[in-house]
Amino acid sequence: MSLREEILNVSREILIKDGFGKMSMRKIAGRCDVTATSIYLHFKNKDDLLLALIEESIEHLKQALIEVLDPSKSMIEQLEILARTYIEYALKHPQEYEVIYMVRPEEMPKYPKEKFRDVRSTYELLAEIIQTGGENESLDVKSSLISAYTLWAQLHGVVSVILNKRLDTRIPQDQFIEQAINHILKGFVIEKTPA
Amino acid sequence: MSLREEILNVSREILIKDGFGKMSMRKIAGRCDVTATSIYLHFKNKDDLLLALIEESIEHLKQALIEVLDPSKSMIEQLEILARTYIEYALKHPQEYEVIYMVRPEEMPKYPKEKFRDVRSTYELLAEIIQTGGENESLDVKSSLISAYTLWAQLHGVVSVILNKRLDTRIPQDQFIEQAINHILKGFVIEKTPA
DNA sequence: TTATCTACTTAACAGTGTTAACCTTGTTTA
DNA sequence: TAAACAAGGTTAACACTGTTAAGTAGATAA
Repeated sequence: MSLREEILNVSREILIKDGFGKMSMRKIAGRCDVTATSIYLHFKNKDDLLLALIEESIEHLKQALIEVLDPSKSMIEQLEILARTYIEYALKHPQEYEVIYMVRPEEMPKYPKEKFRDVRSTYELLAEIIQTGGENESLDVKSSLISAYTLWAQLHGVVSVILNKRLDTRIPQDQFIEQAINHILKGFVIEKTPA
Repeated sequence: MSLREEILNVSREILIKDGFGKMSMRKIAGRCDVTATSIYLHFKNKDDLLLALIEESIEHLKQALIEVLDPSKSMIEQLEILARTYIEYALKHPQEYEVIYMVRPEEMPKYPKEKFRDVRSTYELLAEIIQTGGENESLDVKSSLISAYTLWAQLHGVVSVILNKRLDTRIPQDQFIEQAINHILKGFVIEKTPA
């Protein structure tokens, strides 16, 4: 295994276990039996390393979603499955999920924006599904791309509230998730008989 | 003005202008013409100072929402206004908004959880409105508290995607917001004629 | 053999949060 | 009046942080 890979593995491990704050260059290097400066031979700086981790995390999430796709099902069913999978993945790998939203482009000015564009390819996956649904079934889809982002945003919101421990202790988490999914999906269904 | 207030003002200014990363104890102290250690006479540590800022930010957001309440309007109208106000506030004061979600309780173990409970009082404001709506009008409200959190989560998701610059450049921001609000509100309305 | 390239190291810079110990000042108490 | 005390600040230091410039050992190529 190359040192580059080892750095990625070790830093991911630290990041997931102890969070970003504890992920220091010297600590990573130490666990690779190497000096901190060696990391700079493989990554431009800490942001660069972080970005590599972000890309990996997004890829993992994307894979989790792709695995669950089933074109034989109706679009609304697929959306529900996607929603559940998204939330489930995020709650199962909270630290890894949060990496995705950890950094904003403007805070990494050194970084080419195209890197962040890759990140968006996952949205387009969603967009395709929604678009197809809009054509074939009764989904309320003005612009599939916007709808994809809307869905994504709402899912992220739900996850975010839970992960940030902002949920009231009186509310059972499962019930919250159920109701949220219910609400979110409802937004996509066309009312059969508009008043 | 007491030093404590001055510290709060200065650090908020730095936080809003340069972000959390640039907000260092020595920098804050310097602008107050004081040594860094003096801050520790008024705040337990940096987290404590941050928490004070979080509380202020939440209070601001809460005030913005309260100002816009209008019981003479229908509940669904009120929800729409609240949604718009929430998003508008967040986009107008992005740094301040993000402070609210910056820290998780578990990352501030020194901190009493009751502090974070205060934070939640704003949710309850929303919950009340939704509950009243559920009783009087056709709002789909199983549990008003859960509905409040669901609404909150979805709004935060929308804001989060925009602030994190994750929105596709092909999507006009206004259009995204409109569609998102549309989707979110739809989740609360009871279908008149269920199939 | 000499030169070059690769992968690493050492040493250092400038910055961070935080603490212990000290000093001044004004107020309270004997 | 003298002594004790507390409030609000200071200096110096510790143990970290990301990052860079310069140096070094070892393999490879001319």
